[in-house]
Parts: sequence; structure tokens; C-alpha cells
Amino acid sequence: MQLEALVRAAVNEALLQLNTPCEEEIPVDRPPRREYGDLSSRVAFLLAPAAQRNPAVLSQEIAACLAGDPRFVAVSAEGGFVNFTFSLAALADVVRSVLGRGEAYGRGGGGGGRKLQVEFISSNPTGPLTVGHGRQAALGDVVASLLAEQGWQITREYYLNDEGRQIELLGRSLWARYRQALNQEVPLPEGGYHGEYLLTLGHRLAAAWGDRYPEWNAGTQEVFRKLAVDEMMGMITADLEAIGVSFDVWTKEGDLHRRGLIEETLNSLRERGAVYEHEGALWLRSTDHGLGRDPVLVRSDSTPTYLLVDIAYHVDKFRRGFVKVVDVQGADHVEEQRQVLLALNLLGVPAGFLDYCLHQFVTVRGQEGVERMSTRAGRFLRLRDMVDDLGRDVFRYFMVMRKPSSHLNFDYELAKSSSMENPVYYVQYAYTRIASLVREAERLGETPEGLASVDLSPLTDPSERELILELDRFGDVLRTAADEYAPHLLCEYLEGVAKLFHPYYSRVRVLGQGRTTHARLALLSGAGLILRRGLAVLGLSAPEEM
RNA sequence: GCGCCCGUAGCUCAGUGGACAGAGCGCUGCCCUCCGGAGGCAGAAGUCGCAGGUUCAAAUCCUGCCGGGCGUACCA
Repeated sequence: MQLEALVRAAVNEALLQLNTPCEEEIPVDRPPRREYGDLSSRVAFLLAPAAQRNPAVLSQEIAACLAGDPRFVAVSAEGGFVNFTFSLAALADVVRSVLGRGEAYGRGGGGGGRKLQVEFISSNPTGPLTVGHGRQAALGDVVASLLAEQGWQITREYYLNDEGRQIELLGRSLWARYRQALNQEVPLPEGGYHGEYLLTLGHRLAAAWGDRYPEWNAGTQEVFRKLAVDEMMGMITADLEAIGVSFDVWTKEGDLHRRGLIEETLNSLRERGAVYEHEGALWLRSTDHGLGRDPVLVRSDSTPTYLLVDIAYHVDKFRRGFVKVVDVQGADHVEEQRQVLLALNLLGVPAGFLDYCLHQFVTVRGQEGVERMSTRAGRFLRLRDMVDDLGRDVFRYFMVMRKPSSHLNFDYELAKSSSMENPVYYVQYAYTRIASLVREAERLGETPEGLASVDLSPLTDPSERELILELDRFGDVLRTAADEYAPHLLCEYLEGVAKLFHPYYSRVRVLGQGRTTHARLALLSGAGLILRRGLAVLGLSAPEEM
């Protein structure tokens, strides 16, 4: 990050001398081949057309201007690119920045302390969390952390659908299981919940209550509905705890109703002429705005659909003062997302207020070909079972290591492996080795006075240069990952740092080398700090010992 | 049919306009009495789904086609 700025400044100076100012930001890239230097700029390609110059010549002139610049040991032009190789002093500044800024290193200020909400999981309380929810849980939690790193004031929120048809069905299913446990032939309702968890719960209730609720009536319904939701929420919070996810706010659908928000939102949409009646139901005019079909807002039995409630919920989010809202949702919600965005637009909520982080589904390797998971049918892999088996760190990492928009193939065998083949351990082990090294240095009395002021001139090994260049990228990686809701970029970055570290560590001796020891300890402390910070953003531990 | 996502090495995936396309796993060979061996080094392996187009430059942008996933409910 600071090295990029350094190149940018140097190029600007050269362009000023050449009387060819660049209006846009100077492009700086990592060259594809090591021999091209540490960083490069294709600025000459950018300026050549307007200046009517040959990029190859222009790049040579830029390089010539910067010959002998103390920030670089080499500035060269090749085929229109300008390639930069930093001086050791410039690189050493990076290490000093890392150590100097410490925990704050890599943070960005784009959020400016403004309020941002990340809503995720929001799974119906109709069963325990599944592997699919696991991806969303990890993704939402890490995206929230990434945005917090950019200076946003984050609220993690879970929307709890505690009313409606599915919940009635759940209560009725539970009652059926309860009666079955008392040896009464009561079938599960049509479309009811088949999962084993209700069976277990039914037996428990039968043992506790005996024949207290023999009939399905309004009173029984109320008892079972409420109890079922409470029990399911208990399971869900326990599951969340297992993966280390916690929420700041839980919003219940019932509250939105009681506050009259649904009605109010419907009226606002109606005033804007966006609603019409057809076959006894109320529909949203969305085909007028290029969407595929008009969805129902209020059913003919006068109950609101999920879509209308969701629109009202988002209007409420806007009123609550969030500057931005990110909803993490599965790919099966695209259609609905467009409807919500359209409705918000009609209601005057500024564009860009709501953003979706859309993710594809998870397949666990070895289970391909099985039917799609369904909580209702009782056909799913429980998140809890996988977390208990693999550990929180591995589970979380594997869930965010792929681009959200790509289907996730979960390699269970690799996740289960405890060697360095497993990327989680590969990264964590790098940190552990550094921690161990620092402890050993302290024990031997080889720890330098102030790490940040150590003489770094002994860092002449090529791997040390590589490592420093990589450390310098940390802030960029965090920012891009936050902007794009793409935690996998951070995973790849950390694996890259670990991949530079491990071979270096096994090849180079750190302790007992005098000044070189001090310099290497400073560099590795910086690397350790970044590994720990990166792992923390992912919600993983950085073990001092493994 | 329509909409969205995906198609890159044997497998799982990075890489959204720049220089001879990368990683992990797997495979082949070599090395390791040493700060934590839960190792290290090297190698083989790719017409970037196909065909056109735009550009000085395309895995990347545009169009069409092929293949896979998801959606297309008065479910959520």
C-alpha cells in the first residue's frame, strides 16, 4: 500500500518533468514476472494515445527521469511498462509501519464511523442450522468484520420469522410427534416438518405432559407454536455459538406487524400507484419496471406475503439510520431481491442503500448426487455435527475460502486433515512458528530493544524482500475484500504470506546471528502481526502453540 | 421459455483489459541429526467450454451457441 503510493508519487514527479500530466490515478500493478521488478506501472499505455506518443518511448523517458532516485535501486522501461525495484530503505519502512501501527495496521477509514447493518442467516426457526446456513453464517460474520475494518459501525442482525404459515405448520408437526409419542396415530400435516429433532422433542413433551393436550384447538396451537419456536431458537443459538457468531439485534416479524409497519408500507406503495388488485389479492406492479412477473403483496385471505413484510422491514432499516445495509442471501433469493430493490426505489430510499451479498450453495464432497437439502423434509446435514467434528476454525475457513458467487465444494477429507495440506493449519502454523521463535529469542536474551527501531539493513535475502512486498499489500487486500464482500481474497492472501514464510523459515537461521537476528525478528514479528490480524478478521484463532 | 450464477491443469479453485496464465490437492524425482518435521526443493501437467467481434493488448469486455447449478409459488 505504501509502496504503491511511493511508485505513484515517483511517476507523478517524472510526468511533471516531462510535461505530460496524468489526470487519472496512476496505475500500479504487480508484474507477472519477478525479473520485471517489485511493482510496475502501465501509465505510458494510458497517456500515449492522447499525447500522441509511443508508449515504449514514453516509458523510457519516465524511467530516465527516475534514474538514481534513492527510493529505488532500479527503474527500467520494458515494452511500454515502467518497472520499479525498491531500495532496501523503502522496504524497511514497510516493516517499520507494520510494527509502528500494530493492531491498527491495514485498517481503512472509508466507513467513517457511519452505521452499516449486515443481515445474515435469518433462517426460519423451524429446525437446526444446516451446512448451507453455515456458509452464510461464516460469510456474513466475516463480511461484517471486513467492513468494520474499513471504519463502519456495524450491526449484525438476524431477522426472525416467528409467525406465519411455516410456523403454524411447525407447531402442528410438533403436536403430531407429541401425540405419536403417546401411541396415538396422528399423521404429520401436509407439507409438515419431518426432521428427527421434532421426534425427540415430541417424546420429551409426552414424558413431561402426558395427555394434557389431546386435541388440536386454538389453545393447543398457541402452546405448541410458541414452544416450537422457543425450542428451535434454542437450537439455533447453540449452533451459532458453536461457530462463534453472535448478533447485536434480533428482529421479530411479529414486532413489525404490531408496529403497523406492514400496513403503512402497503399504503405508501398504493399511493404511488404501484399496487393493484387481481383475483382478490394485491399485487406489485413490477413488470412495468422491467421485472419478470408481478408478485403478490397481500394474499386473497388478506395475509401479507413475505415479500411485503421484507419491504417493510427494509423501510424500517432505513429509518433506523443505517447508511448502508448488506443482506447476505442464498442464490435462490435473486428474484425477490429485485422486487425489494424496486419497491425501495419507489418508496424513495436512495439507490445503493441496500446491497446484496449473494452466495451459491454448498455441496459436501462425497455427498454429491444426493437430493437438495430441505429442512421441511428433514433432509440436511446439520451444521453442528460438522463443526463438532472439524472444529470451528476449519469449518469457518472452508466456508469462506471460495468466492461467494461460486458453488462451494466442501472437501471434507481435506478439512479433516490435520497436516499442512490443510490451508487452515498451514496459515495458523505459520503464526505458531513465529510465536515460538519470538519466545525462544526472549529465552535466549536475543530480543532487540525496540523492534520498530531495529536496523533492517541485514534483510538482503530475496525471500525477505518478497515477504515485505507481501506485507505491504495487507491493507489493499482488506479493502478490496470489504468492497467486494469477498472474504476469500483474505484467505488467499494469508495462504500467500504463509507460503513465503514456511520455506524461508526452514532455509534461514534466525537466532544466534547478531544484528541479522534482530532484523529478522523484526520482520517476522511484522509477519506474525499480520497473520494474527488476518485470522482475527476471519474469526479464527492464532494459536501460540498447536 | 425467461432471469441469475458457474465453465481455467487429473481434482478443487484464484485470477474482470496488459508482459511467456497461477495456487492447493494428486502425480514423479530429490533433500532433511539444525530456532517446532504437522517439513523443504525440483518437475510433469492447460487450444482459459466453443465460435465470432471490440482493442495496440482479451481468461477478463460485447454477441451467439453448448454444458452444469439455482430461481421462475397467493412458501420463506
